[in-house]
Amino acid sequence: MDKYNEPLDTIFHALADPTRRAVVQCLVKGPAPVKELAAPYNMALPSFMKHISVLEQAGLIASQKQGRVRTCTFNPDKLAAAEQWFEQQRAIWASRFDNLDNLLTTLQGETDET
Amino acid sequence: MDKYNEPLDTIFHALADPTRRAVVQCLVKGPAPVKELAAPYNMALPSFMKHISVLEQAGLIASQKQGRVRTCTFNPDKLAAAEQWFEQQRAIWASRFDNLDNLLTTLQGETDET
DNA sequence: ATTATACTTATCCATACGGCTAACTATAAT
DNA sequence: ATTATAGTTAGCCGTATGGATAAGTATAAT
Repeated sequence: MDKYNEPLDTIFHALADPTRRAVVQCLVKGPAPVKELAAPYNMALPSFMKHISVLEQAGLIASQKQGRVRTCTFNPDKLAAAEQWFEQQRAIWASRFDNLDNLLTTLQGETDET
Repeated sequence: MDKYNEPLDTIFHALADPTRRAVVQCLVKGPAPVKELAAPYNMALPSFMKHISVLEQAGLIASQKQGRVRTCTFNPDKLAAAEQWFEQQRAIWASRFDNLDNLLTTLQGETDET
């Protein structure tokens, strides 16, 4: 059964790793070649390349080879897609008190809310 | 080596699964018992409970047992923490053109930007 | 007192993940 | 022409993940 069929699956999975988040955090500042991105990590290149592939397949970054150097660039679209999901949840959460029934039900369990 | 030491690791990993995202999406509307949350999924209860545990250990939800029923509630703090990471990246990405050097460097590769 | 409900605990299983090394390819650099 | 650089390809390995079943526990319902 095809896991990661939904885009959000791949995106969140890609971001669930500290190395990969750091790579994104580096690429939002501007494009960079793989070698440069890999430098800070005490990791074999093939291992690092897997992270790059995961990010690329998630659509969070793109890459192109020129000569023997592969340069990676950040792609803002997919990050925005993930952010949207958060906004959705926050919107629903914020609208909890829209009707009185919800309010009363909720207040039975909690007293400290923003 | 302790993976998932950083909160964001656990949070994003928790959200990388469609079932777990759906549970969150359900709980933002209000608290619900495990049985009710599990109903839509054709999944054995122990399997489903694992998802609940993952969400709870990530801090995205909380749960308490009353009688034989365990009721789950959404916790907005951790979701906000994750959202912050996105905002950070977006901020850095938006400030790419702050100095001319970056602008010129970047324009070499791209021509269509928002 | 018995039975049904709502989990819980304990295993088990196949696959995915994150790391590695070794060997290969292709492009600079000398 | 040789050598160094920057990836790439192909395996291997231990652990984690997402699912399952089977049996147990504690609480409500009858």
